[in-house]
Amino acid sequence: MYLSTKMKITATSKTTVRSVPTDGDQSASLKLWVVLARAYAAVSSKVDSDIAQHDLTPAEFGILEVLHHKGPLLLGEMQRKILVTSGGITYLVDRLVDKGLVKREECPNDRRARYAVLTPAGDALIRRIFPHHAKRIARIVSGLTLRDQVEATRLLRRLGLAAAEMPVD
Amino acid sequence: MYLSTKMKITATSKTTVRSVPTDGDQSASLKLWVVLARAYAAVSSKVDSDIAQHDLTPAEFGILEVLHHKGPLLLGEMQRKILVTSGGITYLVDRLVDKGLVKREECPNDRRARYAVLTPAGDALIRRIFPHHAKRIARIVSGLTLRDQVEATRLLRRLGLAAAEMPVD
DNA sequence: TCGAAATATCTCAGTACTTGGTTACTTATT
DNA sequence: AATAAGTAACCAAGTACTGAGATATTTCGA
Repeated sequence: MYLSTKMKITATSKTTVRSVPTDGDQSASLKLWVVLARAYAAVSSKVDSDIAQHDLTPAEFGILEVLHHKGPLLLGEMQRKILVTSGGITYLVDRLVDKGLVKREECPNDRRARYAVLTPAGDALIRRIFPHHAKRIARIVSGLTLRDQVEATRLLRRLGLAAAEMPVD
Repeated sequence: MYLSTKMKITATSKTTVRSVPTDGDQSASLKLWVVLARAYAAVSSKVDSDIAQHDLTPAEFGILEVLHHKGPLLLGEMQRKILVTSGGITYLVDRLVDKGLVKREECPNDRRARYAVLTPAGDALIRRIFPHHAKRIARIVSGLTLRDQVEATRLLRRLGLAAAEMPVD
């Protein structure tokens, strides 16, 4: 039972267990963490390979998507949504500006801040990509019935919210 | 509904939906992908910050862990389990060798291959860290009852296996 | 058994970030 | 009103990888 962040999915994982028996509750939580990491790795590798075909990183795609759904956003707002550092958002937006997909605009209320705005090219790109992207995701998660997708969503939402607020640090 | 790989968890995500209505099934699968990514990000950020306190990256920890559970392994076997490239596994093992936690050994059957083996220091480290690590994971996922953890594990396992084998590419 | 294809690891340049610190501006305190 | 504290974005340096080969060895087919 390995818990690395990214794990190969193998249907048959014949384990020559060597040691470290863990008690009951812990083994349930460890298993959950392992399958969560594996499921995420499996799904995201497919999703990312799709995104990569349009010459976008997952984070770049995330920015286009959030701008598409929310309209112009301050860099700091995007940073919080995309979960990168402040240096990271500068770098990401720079790259998208270089590609001509996004532009920066001043914020009238706060002269420190900048908005990121989709250019027409950026808007056209995300509009073109998104439907295909959504279909592909539907395909990737189709191993679960609709009912089970809804159930999994419910459980994962609760897990994510609780984990985010858990004061372990 | 943003689908970037890493997403901030916010309890209240009041969406000023601007556009792009998606049909029924797609919205279920998109939601699933979003909460999967968010749950993974929330859990892994807590887990990783723990690992970082021992001066290990998640991938380094994964190697120590798999060696601890399985004993000596060929680099290629580890590569498949940890899901890094061949260059990546070389780099990772190099770093662990530099830290004195792992050593390379020749493979008698195949002179191209190398085993990675825990040194006594590496073995001591993972034995010392692992129990605390397991307890922390139990805490992080404790937002779900034991019953729900088992249910989530079942669904995620099915999702991961199906996604891994889905021929989208 | 010979050569071609496959496999295991390594090398090296490049990339997508993070970390830590700086500057410019804004808000809060007195 | 002046100063301290906080915040937004940016910058430079560092890191943990990836990707595309290169090399050494093994395996497979004719």
